Amino acid sequence: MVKPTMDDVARRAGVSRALVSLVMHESEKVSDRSRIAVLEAADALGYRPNLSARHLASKRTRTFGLLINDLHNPYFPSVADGIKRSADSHGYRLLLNSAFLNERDERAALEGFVDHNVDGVILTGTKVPPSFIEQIADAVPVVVVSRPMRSKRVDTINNDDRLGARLVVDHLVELGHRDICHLDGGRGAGGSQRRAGYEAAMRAHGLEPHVVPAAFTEAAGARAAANALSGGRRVTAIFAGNDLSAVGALDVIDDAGLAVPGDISLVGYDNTFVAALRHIDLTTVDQGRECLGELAVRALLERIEEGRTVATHQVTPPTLVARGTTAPPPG
Amino acid sequence: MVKPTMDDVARRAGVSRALVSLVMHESEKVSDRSRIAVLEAADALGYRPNLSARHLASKRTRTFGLLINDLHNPYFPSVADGIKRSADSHGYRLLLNSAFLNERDERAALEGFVDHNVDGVILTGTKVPPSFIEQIADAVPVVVVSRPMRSKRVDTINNDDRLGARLVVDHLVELGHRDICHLDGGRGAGGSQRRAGYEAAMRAHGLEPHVVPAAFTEAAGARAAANALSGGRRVTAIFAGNDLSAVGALDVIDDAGLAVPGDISLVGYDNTFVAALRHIDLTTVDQGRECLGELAVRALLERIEEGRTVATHQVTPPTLVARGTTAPPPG
DNA sequence: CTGAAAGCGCTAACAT
DNA sequence: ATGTTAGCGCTTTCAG
Repeated sequence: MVKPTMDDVARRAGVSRALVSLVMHESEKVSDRSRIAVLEAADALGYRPNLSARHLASKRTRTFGLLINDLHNPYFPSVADGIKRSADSHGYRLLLNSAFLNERDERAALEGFVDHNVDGVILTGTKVPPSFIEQIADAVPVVVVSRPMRSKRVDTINNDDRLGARLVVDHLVELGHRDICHLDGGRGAGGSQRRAGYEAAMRAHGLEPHVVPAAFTEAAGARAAANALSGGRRVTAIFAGNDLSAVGALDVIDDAGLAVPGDISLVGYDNTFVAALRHIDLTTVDQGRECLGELAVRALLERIEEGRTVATHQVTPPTLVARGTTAPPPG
Repeated sequence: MVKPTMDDVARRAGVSRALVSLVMHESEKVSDRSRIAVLEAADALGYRPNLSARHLASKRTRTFGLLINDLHNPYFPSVADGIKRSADSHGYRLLLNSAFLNERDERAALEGFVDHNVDGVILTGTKVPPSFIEQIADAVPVVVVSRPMRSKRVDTINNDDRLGARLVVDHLVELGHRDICHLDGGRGAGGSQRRAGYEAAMRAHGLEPHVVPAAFTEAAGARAAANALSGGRRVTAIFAGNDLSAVGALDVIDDAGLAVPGDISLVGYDNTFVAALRHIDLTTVDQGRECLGELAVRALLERIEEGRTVATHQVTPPTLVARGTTAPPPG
């Protein structure tokens, strides 16, 4: 079961190795006769080009490294989906890697991408420090999705998280809420922007911001909601940093015997499938995530194939998705 | 910013290339003096071994290909988690790939693994035909997780889905249900086993099986539940093939104005985080998924490092997790 | 313990 | 249109 090489194919087809290479790359300048001979030989032998050899010889891999921070957050698979579709359509394959929330693994994964000589790297929702990302960007084009960072070397694609947060606050204020608490996202993707947007919007309405530290997981949302409810300060609405922390909060609100939205309104962010479940029916913000992937791939291609060197920072507009967890405050 | 090669390091350290190679592999037979010189030179230059070159020269990649069918189903990230942890601890890296439910992409991904010369392949919840999997297994050790298949060449690690299904039926019968309908999983991971287990258990209780075709997604669960409810046949309990289809069913039951579990009991499978949400609180079956990953990696290692050649088929025991969606039937 | 040398399988000029 | 010929960066005998 030793794998046939290009030489085997060439010999069998009665041509040179270079010609086989041309055929494998669908070059135009090969006679039909040779092409067919090569294709038949390759087929008969079950030949498949060895990628390591190809990459070594060509310096191009037509591969993007995609690093996803947290596969458990349904938001990320969605953007990965868009990225994959887009990469596919441009003839690039993906090296997917997930760090499962661990920063050390993230660094290792990124270095692995470089070692593999990928042509580009897409980071989504990762926590490695910007300085490290820029270091990677010295070796290969990098685009960071869902994490704002101003950099001269790294491209970014982001939802306008500040605006999204403002939409949420406006929505709640319009319903009559004044005591709106925010469970923030810590260092999670877009967390600080959402927080800033929340604070600005609250002040714009003449309201005092009320931020409870959290993170983009269910468990963190639950803890933070518990803190918020027991904090002595009145709360009629909770704006969680993402859907996952919102459902965590939901559990705690349930346990406290409070009704949603009767006693308390709740909003998430990301519009994941969890928010859409009728049983949850969570008001949330949609990032238009499918398009993020398309933009990310395009950014990489511009650097690779068109030689762009100045960083681009793109922002997409969020939309509020009002569902059943928001209503006017009690009383 | 051209990457330094082993030659650069060797020159700078004043040694030969072979010695650098030895140092990079932490070989014992290098003098401390040389080792330090090499390490310092490598560090100063920012040297990182080129993986393509290494793989090409060595025929081993210390890499496993992991193919996940559907990243949107929260069950899979969990098993991926276990696999990653386990691979890490054995010094293997992972090439993760997801097909997002598409069979053509699955085949391409598997072929990509082979082209990359991975040392082993782990499939979870995939739909490619067994014959294709066996073909891949000719080139590299393969272990299939969460999909039973009897094969002489391919290892499998499975939860005992038949038993899991029986636990569900027993639980419902014990509560007094007799009209238990099953939304099956089609070709999804473990689908046919769960269905078979359901049918056998029903018959064992002297009950007539009632299977509605579905798949392991929310949308399919919703459609199937709608069919089940409008089918003319009495239904007091629904056993969905997995948690995702169960929440899809839940939406439909809600919409029909029926109460869970008052009017109808509902059970899922997989014990994903969605089932655990207090708002959902779904009775389900836990597969002990973390341990599946460990077993999968071990199976691969046995073939790679210990030369095992006969297939192993391991089965882990499921446990019922009774929550709030099951209760005695109405009346 | 260290160095020399022969590839691994493929690509990409350069010839013809 | 097709063949020749250098490498790509590393591993791995094999000598010394």
